[in-house]
Amino acid sequence: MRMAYPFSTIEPRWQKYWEERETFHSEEIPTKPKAYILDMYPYPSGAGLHVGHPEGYTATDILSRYRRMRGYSVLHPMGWDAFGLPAERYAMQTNVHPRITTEQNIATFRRQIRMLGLSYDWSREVDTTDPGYYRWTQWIFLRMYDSWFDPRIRRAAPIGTLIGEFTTKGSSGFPVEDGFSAEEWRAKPARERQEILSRFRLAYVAEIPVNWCEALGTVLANEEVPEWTEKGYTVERRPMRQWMMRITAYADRLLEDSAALDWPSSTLEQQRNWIGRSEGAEIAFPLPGKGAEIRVFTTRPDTIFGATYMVLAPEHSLVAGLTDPGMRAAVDEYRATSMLRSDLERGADAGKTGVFTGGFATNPATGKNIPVWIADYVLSGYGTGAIMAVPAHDQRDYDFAKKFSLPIVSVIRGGEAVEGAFTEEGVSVNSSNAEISLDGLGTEEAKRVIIRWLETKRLGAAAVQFKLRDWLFSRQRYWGEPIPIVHYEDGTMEPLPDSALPLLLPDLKKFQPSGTTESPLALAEEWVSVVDPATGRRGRRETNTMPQWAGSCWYYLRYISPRDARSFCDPELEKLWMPVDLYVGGSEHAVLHLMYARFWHKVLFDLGYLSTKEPFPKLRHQGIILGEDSRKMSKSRGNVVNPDEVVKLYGADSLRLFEMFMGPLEETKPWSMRGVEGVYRFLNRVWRLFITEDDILDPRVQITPVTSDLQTSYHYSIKKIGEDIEDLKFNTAISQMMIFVNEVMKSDARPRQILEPFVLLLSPFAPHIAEELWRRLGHDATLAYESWPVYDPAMLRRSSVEIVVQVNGKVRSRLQVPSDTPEKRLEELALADADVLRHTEGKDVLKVIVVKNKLVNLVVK
RNA sequence: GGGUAGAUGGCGGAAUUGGCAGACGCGUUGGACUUAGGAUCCAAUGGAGCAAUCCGUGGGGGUUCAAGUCCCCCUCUACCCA
Repeated sequence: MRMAYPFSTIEPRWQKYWEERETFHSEEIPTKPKAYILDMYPYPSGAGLHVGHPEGYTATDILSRYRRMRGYSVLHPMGWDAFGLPAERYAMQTNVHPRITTEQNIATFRRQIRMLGLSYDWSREVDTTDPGYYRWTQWIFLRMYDSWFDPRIRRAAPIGTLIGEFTTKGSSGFPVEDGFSAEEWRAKPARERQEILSRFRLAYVAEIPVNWCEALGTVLANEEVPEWTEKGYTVERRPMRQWMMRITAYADRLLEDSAALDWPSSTLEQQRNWIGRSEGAEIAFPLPGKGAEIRVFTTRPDTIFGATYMVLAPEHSLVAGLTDPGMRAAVDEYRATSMLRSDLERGADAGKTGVFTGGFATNPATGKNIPVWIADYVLSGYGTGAIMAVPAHDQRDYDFAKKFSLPIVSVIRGGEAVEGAFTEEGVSVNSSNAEISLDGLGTEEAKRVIIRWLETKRLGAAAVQFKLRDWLFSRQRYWGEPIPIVHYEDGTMEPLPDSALPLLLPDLKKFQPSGTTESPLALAEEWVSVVDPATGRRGRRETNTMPQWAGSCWYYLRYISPRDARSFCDPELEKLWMPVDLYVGGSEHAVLHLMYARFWHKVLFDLGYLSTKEPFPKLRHQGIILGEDSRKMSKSRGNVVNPDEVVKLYGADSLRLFEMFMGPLEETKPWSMRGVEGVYRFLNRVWRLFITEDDILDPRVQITPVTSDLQTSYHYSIKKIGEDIEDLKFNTAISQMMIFVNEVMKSDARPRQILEPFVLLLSPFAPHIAEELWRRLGHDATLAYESWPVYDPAMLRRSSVEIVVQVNGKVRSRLQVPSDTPEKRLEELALADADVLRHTEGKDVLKVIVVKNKLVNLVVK
């Protein structure tokens, strides 16, 4: 019986070697061309590593190892996104401190990741829950708090510059509702000044409607709502004071700069949709007799003549003033029910519910008074919270008009003939008044004309609208970064000085909800109450914590100078290492993480802390790995594959190799234990190429003449494997290694001059077995920094090639000829070929196509 | 409804500028070695046919000497967004 190769002794041995020698410790300052190769760091869950994790990690590991061998200074770090709800939930049930669970989970993840032989520089490991790390998360938060976005230069600037302008010039030139002079500003009480500044800060507090779940004692993100309502929890819309990040200020730049990113097109598209830039007009509809107006945003101002009614969000501030006394009860009831509905629900049955307020507004184009309704498919947070309804040309408005028997007036030619709304562009009709006519104009032209008219009448203007909302930044949770702000009894708030960071989480004994809308931190009385040492004022700490995204917004920067106590990221090193050359992670982060990280990066860039405007110029996703049954892996289906198990049975090298051999990196693909066995067999064949059954180096492994075909195959392998690694096409690189090994196996010779470099080609994929063979070939040191083999282009040419001969496009014969046989000669040979003659006999050869070294096609009739 | 990516043997997947469809692996079949084989090695393996040959890349058209690849129309699947 043949022994399988001893992976279970080899693998731990080399892992120990790499660790003890710090083989993958990267230089602090790159001395060679640099490559920053980054994985999305994991949330260390209690479930441990999943076979999905090693897919991306192996891909970046192969590239990292390859780059080192190609003479690059490589930065390849790993860390932990360790704040998060699961550890806190567990603490609520068991009172085990999240710190303890988190440490245990990290230990498991670290052990499992190390077991895969990934070449991380562990000295750079970061943990978002480490005070030495979140000190800087808090520090960045304070920079956001201390900054505003100056639209004139389209950049963030310190808030001091804005205060300076207010102090010297007042509010002129700024969109402040109640404008003020410099003197008035200076005379304002601190609290009022603070309130005005909060409308500009990048991190600010606002009263906004959120999804509040009383039973859970927390605010839920929109996408979390269905999960909990299905379980019977009540989630209500409730205005609450929340920390927000003014990401909307960066909407344009996030959009513009995305054009230059080498990212999957689907991800770019998702970001574009999320930002949702649309061009249109903002139009005022006067409220007769009220001295007020309803402002709406529309992308189709050309259809204004078809606006037969208006709809306000139930929360709109004008609703109360518009509502006719007779309608008040119905309106109030409707407002109360819509409060309980999520944005998702409200959008889902758009056009189906609503209430007439009894009030009217004037359509500025037609001059007619049109009814004003409220309906919750209009969201207060989007646009102006009000719409002009054009039922003939908008499906939701159409449904609504049908349901409530409101008039439908078609203003685009072809509209009348259509069942339902005609939402296409077209030629305007029925669209004129005494001053202006859109009739006969195409949509684009009509938009321009009507906007110009509205502008001259001071009733509207061209406007750009974004779907992107400001980022809800506070969470009513314990296990997150405390927000370093103190609220004083006089109603003002103040940031902690940088010197007071990190603001540590207090130790809690119990992890129950606070019973109010605050986080469990509110229960830590001693921690919460503060006295300002300078003035003696009493205050309370902010009890909200940051969302999990916060730590992951900048971890890639911390890796650059992970223990730096002076700055979040050393500016000199940042210039040398950034940007990230390749970022690999799951597509589930296509929008949020990647958008938030880009946003923080741009702010830090604006403030002069960074040299690059984008963090991740090149991004790739790894696909999802399904169970053997081609369904999503899940405990309940019993199809979860545990990496520990695979490593135990076949070794880490086989796991790595199979994960890469399954198919293209980004594709969704099913797991297959048989497939693992296949690559395991391949590694055994490689082993036997070098090592005999007596466990010694095969004496045949020596310099010996190599046939020209094998020579060609060897050089082609170097070319193919190198190019495929560069393109992240690991599956075809592995198949080329298999082809090469099969060819060597066929002969009895073991030519050392090609087998030894082959070990180097294999090493990024299966580093343990490669190191072991390298050692047994007589080398003392690791192969991690050996030069990648070089191929000779002249050796890629085979001495003879097979030429396919087709007659009318069908293969009829094959010719074995010397490489580069001239076209003329190929034609002669083809025409004389016996098999070909059988198909050309008695016919005329009309045309001969010859492709050198490939084929001859005879067109006959 | 919108966006993006796809559809190739029994399965995972390969296929430069359009140039031998099915590389490589799994599985299957036959054989060798063996007390044994679920190890290893050798051979075969898209379908039909004794064969010549014909048919084959989701479906239908088209361009071309030549189409998985380019163009038009359609169907279905996955993911994301509403």
